[in-house]
Amino acid sequence: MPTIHDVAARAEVSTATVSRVLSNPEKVSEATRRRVLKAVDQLGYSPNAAAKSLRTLTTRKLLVTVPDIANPFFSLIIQGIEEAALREGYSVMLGDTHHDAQREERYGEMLLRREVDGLIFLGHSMSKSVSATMKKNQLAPIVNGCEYSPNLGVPSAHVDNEAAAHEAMSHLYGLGHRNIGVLTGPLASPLSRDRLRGVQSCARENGAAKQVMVVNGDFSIESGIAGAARLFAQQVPPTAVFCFNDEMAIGVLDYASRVGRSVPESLSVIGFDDIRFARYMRPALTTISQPMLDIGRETVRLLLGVLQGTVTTAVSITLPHKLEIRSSTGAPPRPAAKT
Amino acid sequence: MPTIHDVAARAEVSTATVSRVLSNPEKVSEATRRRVLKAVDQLGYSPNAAAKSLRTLTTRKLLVTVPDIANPFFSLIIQGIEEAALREGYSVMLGDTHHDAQREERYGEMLLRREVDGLIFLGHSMSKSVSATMKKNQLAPIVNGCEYSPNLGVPSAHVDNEAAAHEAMSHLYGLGHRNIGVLTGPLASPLSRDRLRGVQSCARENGAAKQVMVVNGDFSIESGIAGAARLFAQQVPPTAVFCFNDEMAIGVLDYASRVGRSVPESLSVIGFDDIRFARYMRPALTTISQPMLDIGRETVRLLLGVLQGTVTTAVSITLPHKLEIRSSTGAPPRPAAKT
DNA sequence: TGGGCTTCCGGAAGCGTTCCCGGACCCCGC
DNA sequence: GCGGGGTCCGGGAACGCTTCCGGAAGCCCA
Repeated sequence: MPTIHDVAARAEVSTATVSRVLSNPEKVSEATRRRVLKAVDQLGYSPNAAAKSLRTLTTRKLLVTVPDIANPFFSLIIQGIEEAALREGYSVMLGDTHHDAQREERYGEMLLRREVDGLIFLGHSMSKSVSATMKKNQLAPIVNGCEYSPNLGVPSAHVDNEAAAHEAMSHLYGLGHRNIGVLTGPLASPLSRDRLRGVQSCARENGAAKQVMVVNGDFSIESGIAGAARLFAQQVPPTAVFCFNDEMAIGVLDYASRVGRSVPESLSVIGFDDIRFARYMRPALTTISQPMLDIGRETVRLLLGVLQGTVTTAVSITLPHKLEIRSSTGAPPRPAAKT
Repeated sequence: MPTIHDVAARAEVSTATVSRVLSNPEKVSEATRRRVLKAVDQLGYSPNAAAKSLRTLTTRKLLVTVPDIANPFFSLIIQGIEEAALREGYSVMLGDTHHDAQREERYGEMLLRREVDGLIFLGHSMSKSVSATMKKNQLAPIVNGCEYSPNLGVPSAHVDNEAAAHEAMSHLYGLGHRNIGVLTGPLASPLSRDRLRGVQSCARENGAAKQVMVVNGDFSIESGIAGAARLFAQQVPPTAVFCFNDEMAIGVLDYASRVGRSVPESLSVIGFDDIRFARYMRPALTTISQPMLDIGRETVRLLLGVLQGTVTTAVSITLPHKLEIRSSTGAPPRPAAKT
């Protein structure tokens, strides 16, 4: 593997010149530049990243941690991140935390070791120790995607979860539903709490605060199935259920079809995220769509901003969501049982 | 950010000793070790990755390139890779190539720059120049997942695509179908060609070689829809279609429901991969399941093998697949039109 | 012709590690 | 008491690059 010295020798220049040709071509004369480039080419030289990084204290790598990379919601965000990062000359490292604190720590450490220039974490949890160490005096190169938690003190890009949840519920009430089941994500996450707030305010406005039944899920299809089972076991089962993500909604759909409740005739289901498969469910899933690619792009814009010093406070970017009405929601089977 | 010198100073030892404590603790006395560890702790020191990498010529990073990270098939493989890599102390970098040669080149270069120790590429395409440069004399630290292409000369982990496709077709013929449509992936990939070979051999064995209608897709849902449209426009439309992945099958399902062909009564559909959503389609998708996590794990095992010199030839690991019969396949509507 | 400015290039330090080599010290047995 | 062996530790070079600084050369204009 050739080094810069080999190139310098072959081109009969100093290593300084080779370095210049490669990173500040305009500072070297046409003739030498050509000579150097030719040598680079002949030797198949490419600069050693570690040496460069050691010298410049920069890696041009971004770390993205995510609770579950197999979730299509996250993988689309990652795609947006990757695309935006590449465009700016950064490459991305990926960490799947499974919501495991130890893994979060481990990935967080990569920032301290300077293995990466910055960190984007999707979901709510991040390594405590790392953020503590980092933000000694100023904003650490850490941003969040999807959630908004002002007390974390990191910039983030996300939709207005409270408003979106309000909208989803409003759709259901508008259709005539009174007894609505809600399948949340883990309540540890601000995202779930924000959405729950939207749910409750909407319920109050519709004078139906008592009739919402809240069940906790964990965003998996399986927990959607389990949640549906719990909801349907109530003495007054809901005529509609609002799930905090599409996968749980898929679980509910599955459960409903297995127990013979047709959707939307006897049960309405609404999801959240609008993953790619939502519209291909039968019935097609009504859901709140999030601009995943944009969330991804926006997080890298923020991160590069703090890296360059143009972002100096924990700004929070709100991206637009949209209620996507498809076929899984409709009027309740008959006038609601109670007022 | 403290360096090894700071630690050495505080612990009143040399940097050599600090280094030893951190990587060969047994070579240093109990007392000093404790002193050093205490200093490390107090300073919050963590070794600079670039410096270490420069010195040791190793990064403990693996690069994974994938044609489309938003595809659940790939994201599960990636999850397997990430898990296995982490267990061995490696972290993973991710590159989404979109099948774009330029991007492939760019990611491939990371190997040359020694930004990563090895490369796992999913799908069929890899940077030519890179592989050329690398394998001067011995096996390059490059392995493949999903495909098997002996002429590439890299180790790989995959299912027996030919046999699996044969099995899928066999299932359809067994059900009584004669006119079968096949929706392939890009024929540039050996994977598609392997499966096509399985399709054709099975068709011949059933004396129906002439009745298979092959249409090319690109593994997207949209191309599944388009492919279905072409298939149904034939003068003798197929009574069953075999798609080379589940997403295209989902597209076919969608098209069928829109044109009022019920599945499986009037059309059978079979997919490939068994992505997580396949079983939640309505009707639930019959498909060939692949062990995605294992494919991922196996590729890192192979890669670490060549890194350690225990894998010295382009071995090819075949993992088991399984025909998953669900509700999207059934007998054809009536005795086939022609023999 | 000569002085100052610009352009282009080379020398060399330094980034933070690892690890080879050798020195100091201790212990033990003769 | 002394040599041999073992254990611990420190000095310092090396990894491959970037960049500061200064020198050489060329140019222009007075």
